[in-house]
Amino acid sequence: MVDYMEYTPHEIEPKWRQWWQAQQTYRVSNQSEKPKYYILDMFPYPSGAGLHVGHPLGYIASDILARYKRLRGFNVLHPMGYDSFGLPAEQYAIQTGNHPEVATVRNINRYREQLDEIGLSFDWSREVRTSNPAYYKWTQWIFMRLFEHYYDRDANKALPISQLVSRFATRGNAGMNAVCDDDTPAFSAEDWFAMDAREQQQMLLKYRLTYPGEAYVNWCPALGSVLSNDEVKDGVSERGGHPVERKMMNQWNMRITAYADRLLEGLNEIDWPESIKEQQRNWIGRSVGASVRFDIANHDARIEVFTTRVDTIYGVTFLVLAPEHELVAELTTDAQRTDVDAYVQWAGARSDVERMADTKKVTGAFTGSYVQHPFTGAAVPIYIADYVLAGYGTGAVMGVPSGDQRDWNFAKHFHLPIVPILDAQKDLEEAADPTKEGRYINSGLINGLDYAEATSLLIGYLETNNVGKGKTQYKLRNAVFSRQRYWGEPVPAYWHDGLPHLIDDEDLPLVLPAIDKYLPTENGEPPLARAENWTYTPRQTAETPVAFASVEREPSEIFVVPDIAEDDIISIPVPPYDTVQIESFSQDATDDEQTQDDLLPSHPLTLSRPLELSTMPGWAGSSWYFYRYMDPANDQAFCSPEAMRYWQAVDVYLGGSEHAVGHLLYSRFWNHFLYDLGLVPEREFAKKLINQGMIQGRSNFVFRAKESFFEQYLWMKVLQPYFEEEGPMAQSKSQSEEGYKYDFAFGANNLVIEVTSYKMPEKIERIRRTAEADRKRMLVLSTEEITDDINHPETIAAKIRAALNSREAFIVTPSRPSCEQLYVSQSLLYKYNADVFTKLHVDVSLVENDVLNVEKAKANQQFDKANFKIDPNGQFTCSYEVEKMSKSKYNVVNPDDMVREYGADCFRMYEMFLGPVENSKPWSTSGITGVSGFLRKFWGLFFDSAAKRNPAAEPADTSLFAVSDAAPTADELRTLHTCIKKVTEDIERFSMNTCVSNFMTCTNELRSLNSSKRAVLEPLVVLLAPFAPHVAEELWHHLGHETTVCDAEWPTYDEAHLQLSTIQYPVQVNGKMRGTLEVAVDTSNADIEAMAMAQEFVKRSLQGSAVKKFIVVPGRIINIVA
RNA sequence: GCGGGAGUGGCGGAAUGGUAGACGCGUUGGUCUCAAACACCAAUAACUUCACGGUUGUGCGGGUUCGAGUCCCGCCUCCCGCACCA
Repeated sequence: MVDYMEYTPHEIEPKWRQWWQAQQTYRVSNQSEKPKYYILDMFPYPSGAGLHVGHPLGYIASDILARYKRLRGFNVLHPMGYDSFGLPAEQYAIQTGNHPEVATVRNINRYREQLDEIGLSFDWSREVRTSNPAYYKWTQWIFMRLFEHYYDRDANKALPISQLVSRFATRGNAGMNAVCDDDTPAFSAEDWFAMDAREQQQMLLKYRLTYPGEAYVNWCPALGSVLSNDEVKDGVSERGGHPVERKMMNQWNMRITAYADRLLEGLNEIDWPESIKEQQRNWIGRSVGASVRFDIANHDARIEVFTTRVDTIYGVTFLVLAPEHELVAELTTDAQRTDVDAYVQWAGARSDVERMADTKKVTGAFTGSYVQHPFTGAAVPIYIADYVLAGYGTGAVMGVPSGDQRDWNFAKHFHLPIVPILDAQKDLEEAADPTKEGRYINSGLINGLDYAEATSLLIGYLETNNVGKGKTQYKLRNAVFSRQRYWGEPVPAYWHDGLPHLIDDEDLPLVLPAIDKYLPTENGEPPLARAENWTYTPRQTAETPVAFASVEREPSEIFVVPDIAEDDIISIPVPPYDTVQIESFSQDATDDEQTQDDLLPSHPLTLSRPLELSTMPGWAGSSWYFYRYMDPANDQAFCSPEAMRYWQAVDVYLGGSEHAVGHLLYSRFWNHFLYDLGLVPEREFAKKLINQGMIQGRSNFVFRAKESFFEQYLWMKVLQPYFEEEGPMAQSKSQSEEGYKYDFAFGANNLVIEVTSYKMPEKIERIRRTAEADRKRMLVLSTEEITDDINHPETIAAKIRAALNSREAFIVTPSRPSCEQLYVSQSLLYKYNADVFTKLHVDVSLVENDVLNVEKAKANQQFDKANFKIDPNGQFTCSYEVEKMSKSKYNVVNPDDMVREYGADCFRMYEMFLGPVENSKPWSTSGITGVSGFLRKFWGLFFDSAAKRNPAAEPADTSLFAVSDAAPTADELRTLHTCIKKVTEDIERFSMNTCVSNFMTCTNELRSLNSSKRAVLEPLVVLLAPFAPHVAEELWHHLGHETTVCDAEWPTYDEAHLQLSTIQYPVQVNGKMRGTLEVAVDTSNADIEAMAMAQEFVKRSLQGSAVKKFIVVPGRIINIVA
């Protein structure tokens, strides 16, 4: 036992954590007189790597806010849970044969330990896990409600399918403004009754908000599953980087497009970062324009195009269809058939990457057919080209070469006429001019008009003559909702008669079945097909009785709707799927609900049906979890209306920006839907969103070029040469005037160069021009040169050396060297690099001073497995790059070590001190000593530090707790109140880094004042409590309190204590700082002027000039204008 | 190409239109020590001056203002997102 108190985080921190737990300090009640505050972190996917130092950044920031709000008298909901369905656990299961839950639970336990260690104030009694059946019961429940509703544009909300049925029965779908599939035909009430039950249900599928349907989907063969658009980046899967192909499949979909406008409008009412809103707007991609129909000469069909520039219609000189367009084959004349077929085939074989790569090259083919211009009647040739995308609009565009550069390029290439349409257009021989200025020429109806006049006139004309209409087009696609995986929520639907049916609400949750292997079956079905008895026996279902023998399907046909002969169907009207009675917020939400039970009989059945085999995607469970925290144990509803009435919506939501168009858009979609049903209180679930920055790690790696790389282009730039060392593996680093770092080396068999950028050819052209503008010369080594030289590295070395000596950058465009000979280090290649390099990440422990320990690496088998060629000298210099922390990059830093070494409080404050929460920054521990020192100094204010210097002089039996009850001085009070003011204001604007600075400043001042008075220190402990809760709790109890500091009262500052008796005025002469002047607070301006003019430095600066103006900004500054 | 954001010491970063660089790291010098570490004290934008001081400084060029890192106009660069989206 020491005889004075030392700051020992390792002792006090666990002690208080246990105490908080025993006291249930963080338990939150749904009943309170206090105002509520809901602060939410995006819950993590519990990965096997555990929590790294990047995760807690947001958790700590939100924890500080939560603790602060609590001290300000709010009842704060601050929960945490796990997004525990996901791919890694499933892959682990495939490898080990263990149930994915095993790995999931283990990872969750590890996360929990780590989270606890940081002292976060989560109410763990409210924990949610998306993979828990009691939770996913409600995910399934929401899915079923989506199935039971359609979107009505006139009501501007989701309505029950039953209403649609009534409507169809009275007026058909004519004149109806409901969101449905594009190919939905118009029909009358008579038509509706003429349909048999199955046809009616299939029609309804075109309207339901979730539905199975044929569509082009992103199919990833490596993952054996489909992916949604936001899960695909640059043509490969976001997870794993596997190739993705477009494939027509029958899958469950979410009709998110129904909410496109509302999701767009909703952005205006929420306080989210502009970049996120922009990304969502971009993703939704609304563009307003017109659709125009072109009649095909000598053919019945018509081609519809979408355009945002209908005013340019008179400039149309050709039409272009996507090669996949359904009319291509029909329209192609015999004379053109060879050309067109070849082109279609060629275009189909091109990958997305290739297509994006050369957008400059004009390709296409003439079909031989013509359309009639709707205004002039002129014959307009129809082409096909792959710059027109099949997936956007109608897959056809009108070519206006005078106003659109792509059309212009196309016209030039195929020698098509270019017609100017505006008098303000520039020379159209050089380029297209997309201007909207000026008056129209060569434009029939609209000659002489301006843009606005022309547009409205033309749209009016299109509509009255029935050749088109004003139209709004979206980029947003309906979201594919099926995943062919095991570890996800089973879709609560079964199949019968080629139609999906919902299981009964009472049978929820539909729990994942036990299976022997977590792989797809041999004939390619999802893993759920392995389950025995994966069938459902409807309770009192109203499904159509049919002759079962004919529709019992092989499992492999599950995703296809089979054709069923009419004879097989006993035709009776089918009731809609029941709507459940739900307690509702708004009265009108239930008003129009009605079931059709009275119209349509139901037939009890006891036969089992095959259940849906696919599961839901990862984003299903995370699209509504914020409500579950409010009422986590409820088994009657996903959340009780009472709980929602109290907590409303999330006040502050914190998480990474990588979810901008995934989770954050889907959640908003589901929330809008639930709002329409009156099930949730607010349109938008999160009022304010804060994106925490990513904490990146340092990755060591080497690159290995793939064969295909050498057909591509490489741009290398070395800015300042160093040739001090010329050993077999010389390496040097430096900093050039421009501030670039580089390193390169020549080896007997190796050439290592820093690659600064890699671009496509046309990009290189641009870069070359930039470089020339910078007056830097560049050396281009031709393909031939490199090919010749690649087997003689010393020759290349000489060339490069010559280039470097003259400070030239250079471009290398090798065509076919042997790839082992070119190692490329530290590169910025990302966009295209999946095709170009294999990036071999190297474990940190294998690298010392940037040099790879090859022996260890071999022992570790890190390179054997990558078939990496090791430098013969046994040394290899590793480059590094700052990138995302990830297990696969061997660059994860866990918070555990930090907590062990410095304590949780120090770790918390250090993470905050790194900079604004929103900023991304590489992890570095330099600077943590500053925070550590601060905590010890702060602690030292409470204890007599003399004892530390000279323990012998102190009595052995005193604890030397040295806080006095004496009255504080004005200086002490000013220090305290300044700190209160700044910390309070800074937390409110979420500026945690400056809060920490303020604490440091305050502590330093108190130390120099030699202050240790209760009246000052006690409020400071409360201020510090959100940031460093453990030490605050310890000191709080030292100060004699028995209850937790978490329930203390946040101190308020008093302006009076901030006042000084004198003011130091900065004095400027002609706007330049010349000195300072100290005056009493109540000095009049005239006196200040007299005093200022008497100052030596003022006289000197004025140099005798007459003063024109004397400005005093009270309390701020003095400026003398001469 | 379109959209969003940002450019401030050696570094992370501070600055309601009012002394640019708070706070911390790093560096340098000092105290303590046999010594080292820790700790403590001091200095630290650049240039210039023996010094007092002076000059220049928030990506570049203009402007508004008594006064601009901050506001306005025109550029440059970097990062992020989207991208033959008609």
